Amino acid sequence: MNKPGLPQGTRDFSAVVVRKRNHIFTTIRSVFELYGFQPLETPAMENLDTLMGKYGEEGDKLIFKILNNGLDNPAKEQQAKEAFSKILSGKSSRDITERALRYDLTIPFARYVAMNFGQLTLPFKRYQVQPVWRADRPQKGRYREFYQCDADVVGSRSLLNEVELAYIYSQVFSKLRVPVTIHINSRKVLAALAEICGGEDKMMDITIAIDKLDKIGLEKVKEELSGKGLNSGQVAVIDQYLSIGGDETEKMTQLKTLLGGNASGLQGIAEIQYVLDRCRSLPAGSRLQTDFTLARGLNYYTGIIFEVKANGVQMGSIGGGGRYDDLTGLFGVPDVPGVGISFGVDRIYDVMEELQVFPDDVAAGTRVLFFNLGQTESEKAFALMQQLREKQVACELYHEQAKFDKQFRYADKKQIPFTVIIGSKEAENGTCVVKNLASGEQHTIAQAVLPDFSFQ
RNA sequence: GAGGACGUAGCUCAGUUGGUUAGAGCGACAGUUUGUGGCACUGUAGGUCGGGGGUUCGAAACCCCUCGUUCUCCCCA
Repeated sequence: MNKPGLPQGTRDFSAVVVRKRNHIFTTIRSVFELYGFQPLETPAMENLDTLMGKYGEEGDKLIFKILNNGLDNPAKEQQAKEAFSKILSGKSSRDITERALRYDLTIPFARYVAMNFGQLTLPFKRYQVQPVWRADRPQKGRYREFYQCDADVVGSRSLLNEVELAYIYSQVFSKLRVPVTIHINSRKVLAALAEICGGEDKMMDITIAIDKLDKIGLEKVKEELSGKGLNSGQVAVIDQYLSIGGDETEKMTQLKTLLGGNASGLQGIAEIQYVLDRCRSLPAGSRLQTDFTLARGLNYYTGIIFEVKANGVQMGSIGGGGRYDDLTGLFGVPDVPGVGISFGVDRIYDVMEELQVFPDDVAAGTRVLFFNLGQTESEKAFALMQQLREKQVACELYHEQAKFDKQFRYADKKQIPFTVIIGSKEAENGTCVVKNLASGEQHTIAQAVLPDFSFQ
């Protein structure tokens, strides 16, 4: 017998972890609902065509493909062999694989919007909390199966959406008791910078280089830019751009000086200013600030971009998002703009562990353990237990008659805070003993009033 | 896709230049005379030393291959 194991990069979640994760999920969901977003769920698998070509060349390689069934059908042996040789030469073949696990939630959402465009009330606001799969090599904080929590608005160009999304971030993290800073920038500002420094076609290179700033440092970024063909004057402009500092007013002034001559730049600056002005009263614990070094790796963003970092914790971003144009164009429905955000649950979990901000009652399981002290005793206990369950109190009856020692230890191990003891004496005179395991206090009360006992 | 580190009991790990029957702590289970737990004491179970091959009189240890885990880079959440 081989030892059982898990596929690389996947995890089991035990009770305590599931409860803590659910606390994060339900908090996020409740805030999404509060802002008028509706839930959407899509299948774990999509047609391969839907996913291929949407995430760049690297992304295609990281999609988990599903082997077709029936490949062993003798009648189709020749076809299967030809298809497989196509696979060997690096192309995918519909005769071998025509479905794949979803890689993110955005493309399935775009597919859904395109398929149902006629029926949707615009602007369409949906949220989605589901696992996604990537055939990436796992490493610290990175898995092959992980959850994404996305909220998107499509069919609206209004910047009010950006403002609301910033408030959602703020409200969620306030509820989770995680102090955060929401960084914002605009792809239009970055586009303007690219136009000034070597043209639009350099935008990708510049974006990627800037995105690495906090990882590799200013000098390395400049080196990388020179390597991509920017001359020293152009690198100097980017150096100047990355050095913008001071309070928000000063930063915006410097940005205007640098990029104000560019139409795209002006627009980006105006949009950032709008969001800044309308996010003055974010819930306590979070702040919004411009960060012109923010770039975001994904290339479909076109307007405001966000990234959220926990204050005082050494950890990458715990959320990100931004505005995109024409997400559904790939699926035949052009001109549908949108803006969305995403929460990184696994990192949020780690941050909350580090800050120790999970509420104590998150781990609450069984509240009361009924001792099993014999046939007739346990029958009484069972009947009483059912009454408590009716009152929404989580109970268990010990599974067999056993010594006190054993039953107490079971309660200890499962961190059950109360026991109810009904032995022969109690069974006879209609009472029961309620014991608080933490304090050791115990009371004898009538069985009739047990259902009204508050196990606090 | 490239490169490092590590695989010994359920868990965390010892294990001397290669040398008897591979150990500890924690955990599990049982007991310390069946109505009050956490402690303590005693005992029991649990290992093809990741797998395969090689070197050797002798391998957990040395060599090769393989599988797995983990970390870094690329990319991302």
